[in-house]
Order: sequence, then structure tokens, then C-alpha cells
Amino acid sequence: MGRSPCCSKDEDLKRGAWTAEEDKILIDYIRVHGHGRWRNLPQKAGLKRCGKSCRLRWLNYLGPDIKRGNISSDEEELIIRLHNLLGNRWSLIAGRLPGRTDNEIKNYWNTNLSKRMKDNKDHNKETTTSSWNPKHPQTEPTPPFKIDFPVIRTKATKCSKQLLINNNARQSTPVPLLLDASAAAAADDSEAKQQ
DNA sequence: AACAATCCCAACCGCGAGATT
DNA sequence: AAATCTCGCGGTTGGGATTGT
Repeated sequence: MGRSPCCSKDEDLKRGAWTAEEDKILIDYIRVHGHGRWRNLPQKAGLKRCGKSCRLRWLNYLGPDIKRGNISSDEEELIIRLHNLLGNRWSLIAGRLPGRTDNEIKNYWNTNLSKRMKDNKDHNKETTTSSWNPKHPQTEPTPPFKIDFPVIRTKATKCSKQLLINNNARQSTPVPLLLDASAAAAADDSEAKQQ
């Protein structure tokens, strides 16, 4: 498999934080032409960035559906449940949290929840010898995060076909925030199999 | 007030895998 | 069938913001 030549260091590409002007250029371009073809996008849009960087900026920050700000306790609970079920499959977890990105959830987990889980684990060590590793969720988690359904390992596959879903259609089938995590994973599994 | 330590998060990097040629 | 292209994922890092001394 060939590595992407995108972002090769000899190119005169800008790195680091995005400016408001760059954001505007990217938003305007995507508004007119849509996204996809990330590799050529910066050239066409007139940005001195690599396609990867543009994609990341759009998906994690500029996208119209991005919900920024505090993660609610409901969302937090769902993240914990899904992480118990799926492990570090951030994109799958993000898929169940409308408006949240995998990067945001990953950051939130690494900065808040992993610490808290560790504290809980330490606390529970006093009463149990079980040790649950978040990196290996197929092992039984320690209470209070014990789950009573089997772990389902799903395979995330990419969808290369562009789907044009308008916002109205999207809103008509909202993703329930606190849906049954096992059903969610099963759904992902069947979606993956269909592709 | 000044400096150090820690936290937080946007962005980067390397890799795997599907699509295309 | 093999080589190459492109995308998306998860781990990691850089640096600004905040907190502690």
C-alpha cells in the first residue's frame, strides 16, 4: 500500500494553527464546491495547506454540524458506556454523539475521563483484584462501569460514495442520545458488513 | 509579580485499507 | 494482479491558557 505523498515536507506548505482568513477560504470553497477530493482542494481553494490538514480542520472545527462547548453529563455517560463497549474507537463513538468529533471525544477522554476511570480503578482495587484495561475492552470492566452485555467488536469501513443528505432529512431521523450501546454497535457491525 | 508546573485541545504524523489505474 | 492514490483513524505533540508556589 502506498503512503500518501500528501503533506510532503519539501512543499511550501503552511503548518500550525489556522487563521480566520484561512478558515473563511476553506468554508467558502466547501460551501460552493462541497468537500471530497481533499488532496486537490487546497490547491483549488488557494490554500497553502495539505489536503489532510484541510480535512481535519473542516471535520473537527468548521463543519456546520459541529457542536462545540461543554460535554453534558448525558454525553459523558454515553462516552463511558461506548468506550467500555468499543474501546478507543473514537470515530465510532463520535458517530453516536451528534455534533461531536472523534478528536474532541478523544481529547475529552484523555484529559478527563481516563483520569477519572483510573481513580475509580484505584479505588476499586481496594475491594477487588480485577483490573480492566481501557485499551482492551474485551476484558471485563470494573464496577461502577460494569456492563452486562457482550462486547461486540465492529469493523469501521470507509464509505467512498458521497451521500448528499440534506439537513431536513437528517433531522427527521435524529440519533437518540442515550440509545442502547449494544444495539448501536450491532448496527455499526451490520452496516460494515453491508459495505 | 514572576516563574514553574500542569492542563487542555488543535493540529500533526504514521499507518492501514479500500478505490482506482 | 500489482502499483498507486486517497481517505480516515488513532496516537502523539506543541504551545497557549490556567493554576499553583
